[in-house]
Amino acid sequence: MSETDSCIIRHFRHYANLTESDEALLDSLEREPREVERGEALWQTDDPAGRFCTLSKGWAYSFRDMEDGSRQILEIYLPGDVIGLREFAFQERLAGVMMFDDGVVCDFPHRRLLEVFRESFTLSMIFFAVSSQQQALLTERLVNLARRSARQKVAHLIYEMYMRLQRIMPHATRRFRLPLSQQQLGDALGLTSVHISRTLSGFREDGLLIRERQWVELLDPDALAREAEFAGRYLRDGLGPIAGE
Amino acid sequence: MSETDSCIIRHFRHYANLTESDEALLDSLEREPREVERGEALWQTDDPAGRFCTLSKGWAYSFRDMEDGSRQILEIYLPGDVIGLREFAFQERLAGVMMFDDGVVCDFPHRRLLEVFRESFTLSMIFFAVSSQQQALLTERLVNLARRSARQKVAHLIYEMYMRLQRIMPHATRRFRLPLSQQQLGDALGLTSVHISRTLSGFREDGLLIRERQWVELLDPDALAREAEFAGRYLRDGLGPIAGE
DNA sequence: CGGGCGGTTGAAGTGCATCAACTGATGTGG
DNA sequence: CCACATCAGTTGATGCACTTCAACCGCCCG
Repeated sequence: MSETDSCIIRHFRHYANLTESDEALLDSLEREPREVERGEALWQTDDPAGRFCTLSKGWAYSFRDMEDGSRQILEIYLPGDVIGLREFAFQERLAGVMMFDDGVVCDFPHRRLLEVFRESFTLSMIFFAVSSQQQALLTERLVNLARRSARQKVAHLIYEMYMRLQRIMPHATRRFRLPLSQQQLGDALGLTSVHISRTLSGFREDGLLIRERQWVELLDPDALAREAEFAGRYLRDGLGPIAGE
Repeated sequence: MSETDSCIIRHFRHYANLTESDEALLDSLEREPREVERGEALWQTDDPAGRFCTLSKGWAYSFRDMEDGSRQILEIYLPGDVIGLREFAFQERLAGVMMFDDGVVCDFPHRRLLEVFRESFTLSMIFFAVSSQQQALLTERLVNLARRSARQKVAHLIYEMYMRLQRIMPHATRRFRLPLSQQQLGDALGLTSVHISRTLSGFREDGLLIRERQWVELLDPDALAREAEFAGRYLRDGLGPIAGE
């Protein structure tokens, strides 16, 4: 049934072999797909938190609005990602979630995850691993924000998206869609949109990449990775030996 | 047996009621305590990752060393915290871990966690919740680093430690030990130790707090929280209704 | 055709870094 | 018990990466 596989099943197969019943269980989490459009909020900070969400199609992001009116983008979600894991231990949302563009999501209540825990040991582990991996992504973003120059920040974000797209798309190319405005890039990196503009112009002049509308073309991916001090291990590893159990 | 309870049991009771067998299972994770001293590394980046670690005594931190020789401190661990959850999905360490001061840790291999998953549904949930909560802490740190001024960063870190200490110590006071040098505070906040010094002097002049050796005294905790735009929900919530299942 | 949003470009300001000299505690060996 | 070395912290002068403010442009959409 490989043509009809949902994103999340393909994603989870990175970690371990799934039995048929595992796949059926996962499939049942995506029973009620819902179309959402660009700019739509899946939820806001402080909303009651009782469900997760899998992203089947489109790009999304979690964010926090600051007192001064600025916005910090925390995470960028791609198809196959599970949204809302962070709030499993909380009654209310710690951050809002919005769509970068049109897409499809599937909600399921926390309770369903507990059923999964009860019924499948493999899936329990995988969910735990996915949570770990999101933590690793956050960690990398933290290093990026705390320690790098604007050029490095932008280079790192773009290269990370390039790598993540390669994971989920069989034939990703050096030219890909990146549906973030310069304002949103700034919100993700703690920079102003003005400075994003200047930085991207710099990259173009240096022959590193070309940004046009919602598209990016990497002219020299390796140089970009070097510029960003990109160490991609946090994206690569799977469960490894444990998966055999 | 409340006097002999280990840190981790007390910590986990925040989330749900533990049965005797749950407690015995947890206790078995702390069977081999090991003394570690100030500055000792529990592991380094790229070491093979096959075990977790509970911190029974002392303060620890995870960090990443950058190419330019600077160091970013990612997380600060207090007694009762579980270290290394992030690398459950990885073969190698993504960050080093070091002790701020002398302490005691207990190692256990990933395999033991899987046994816990198999044997206790409650503990599975709690470990998942702990992982979520660490993610929430990381998120808050990210916002802090990306969006706030040096004054706010320092204020936020100190106030967060104040809150976390209150959680784990019955009688925490406004004056508490904070075993980080100004260099290390800088490493955690992406600032130079020089600027940390100036910022702390500023707080002293403003009557907010006094820093002396390894100690901090909060003269006006509320003002400090306001200065930091501290919103502490990410520390407070437990599992809530789910715990009843 | 007009209005608005996303992006570009320039000039001026600033928060923090950098460099460097100095102080005061702590520890060590003669 | 003092001379000396070391390390954490303080303070001042200078520099710069990024911000802020503002004007302007081009594209898309009603």
